[in-house]
Amino acid sequence: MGTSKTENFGTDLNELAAITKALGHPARLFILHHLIRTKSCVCGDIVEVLPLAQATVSQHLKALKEAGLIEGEISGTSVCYCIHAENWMKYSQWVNSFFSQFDPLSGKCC
Amino acid sequence: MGTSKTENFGTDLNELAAITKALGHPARLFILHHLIRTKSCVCGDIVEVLPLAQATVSQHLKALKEAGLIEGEISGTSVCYCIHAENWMKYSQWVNSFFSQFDPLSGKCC
DNA sequence: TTTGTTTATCGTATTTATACGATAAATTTA
DNA sequence: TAAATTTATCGTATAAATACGATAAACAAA
Repeated sequence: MGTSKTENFGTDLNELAAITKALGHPARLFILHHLIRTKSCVCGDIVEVLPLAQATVSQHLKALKEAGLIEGEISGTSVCYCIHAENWMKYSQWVNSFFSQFDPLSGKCC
Repeated sequence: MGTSKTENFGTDLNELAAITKALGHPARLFILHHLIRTKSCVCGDIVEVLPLAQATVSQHLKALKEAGLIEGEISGTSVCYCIHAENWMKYSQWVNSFFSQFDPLSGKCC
């Protein structure tokens, strides 16, 4: 991509965009959904469930981790990834607030 | 980017990812916020408010339109962009449902 | 120690995204 | 009709994202 001029839109929108960007790929949504729905949070288990190479899954996990959506805990040779509960609720609120700004009853603008 | 294997994750996650992807850029969030907060929905007004070239803004508007987040109505030589009310509420629900799948009281998985 | 297991990272090829200037297309105005 | 206005699109340069194989790193097990 080109240089996204992220410095010009305010901190709030930049942070929100970082979250929605991390959510903007089906594989990452699938991983999150998997972590929530099942108890298999070990990296290897996730790799088995996805039609992607281990390296690719690891990259997606890294992206989710950097966005604060998940956290990883090392357990021997394996790593257990979980939803970052605190951030999850915070982000949920942020996204919900963004959508809620719009009032559907306000009528069309033009 | 590489070929995102979007064919393997189910229709729902693909559709949701398309929406969050469109929301994954601060300029586009800014545009949406602007459309909601002000009454200036004309393309030219948006260009003036953003630190981006007209062509770039037009591209972002196209992305938002293709995602179904906004709709454009031609009015003379100018175009008025508005939030797509129906889709907006639907998408809001989708995103909210996705976040709500996680129960913060369920405890850590490991 | 040696071997095996698991995950992260490196290197890299490819595709997409972002951005801009220039220009086309459509409508308004003079 | 001619000129001005507004927006979309084209062409293009650059950067980031996606994906993979190969390999390193860390730990467990033999």
